Amino acid sequence: MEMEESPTRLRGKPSWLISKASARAHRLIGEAMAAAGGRAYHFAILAALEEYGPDSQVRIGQRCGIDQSDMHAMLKELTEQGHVARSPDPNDRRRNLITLTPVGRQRLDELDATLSTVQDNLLNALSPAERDHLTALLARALA
Amino acid sequence: MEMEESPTRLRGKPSWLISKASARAHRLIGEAMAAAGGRAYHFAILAALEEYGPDSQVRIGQRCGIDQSDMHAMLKELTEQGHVARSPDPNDRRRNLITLTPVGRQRLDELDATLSTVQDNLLNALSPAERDHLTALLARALA
DNA sequence: AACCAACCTTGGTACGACCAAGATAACCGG
DNA sequence: CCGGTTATCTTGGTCGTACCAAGGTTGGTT
Repeated sequence: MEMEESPTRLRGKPSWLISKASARAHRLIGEAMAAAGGRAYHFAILAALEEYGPDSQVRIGQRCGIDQSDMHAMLKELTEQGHVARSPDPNDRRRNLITLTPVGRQRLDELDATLSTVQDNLLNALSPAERDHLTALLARALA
Repeated sequence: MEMEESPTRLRGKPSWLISKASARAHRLIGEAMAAAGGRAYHFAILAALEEYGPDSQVRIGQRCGIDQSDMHAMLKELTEQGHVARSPDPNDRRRNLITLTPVGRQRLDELDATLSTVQDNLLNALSPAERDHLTALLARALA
């Protein structure tokens, strides 16, 4: 991400900056997660399960902003890794009830720690207060 | 981008917010650009040419953070549209000298206007001052 | 019972980011 | 001036994210 002398018109467009920041974050996360054998989506799903309890695939997807199709693939990986269990919902046999396993609960903290160091890496040019401010602004923009 | 009740752990990770903001921006830009028959990369390349003058492919790519391979494809599109001209550099026959055509100069303003309205759409929850702040923070983080 | 809606599954598309190898041309040390 | 190294462009791929559409099953509604 050199961009020593990027065009002024570009630097003025928030969407461009966001896109480039996202690409950089994606790269860092990809490396960190590859080392841990996971993905960013795994963390999101595990976090949703921990906070809201067992749920159906679509609802987890809605909470995390993940498409149904992609949820399916992610859950396949997570079940294979034993971090999540898929069982038919007795109350509604259309649904798969996704539950967090004890190992998955542990995995969540592991991925959280990994991602936290990535944040430091990504935002090392900003002070803690500035990072909070950035986070707040982005959260408001997405709300 | 519902995410009514996204997990707290997720909302606290700047990289997640950046990624989601980028996805949303990508979507809006995709729609706007499809209507205009262009891409975000086109704007970046044209902007670089306007600001720094004719140059080789790789240097433009470095300025914009675009890979060589992708530059090749984008320039193919831009030449076909007549917004850019590719000619061998007489001083260095390895290079293609990329120059902005008059039509391309016009196209740049057109795409700039399109992208500006996308910014408004993307950040309509933020005040102008907040948008500037966000832009500044992102620029610093990427520098 | 019939129709519609919700959920999961499957399989596809598009695009951005990236990587590797080959061809050609320039440069530079000997 | 020759040979090796570097730079540029081209080509052709991979990977991951974000989508979209269709089909099958189950649940709910009328």
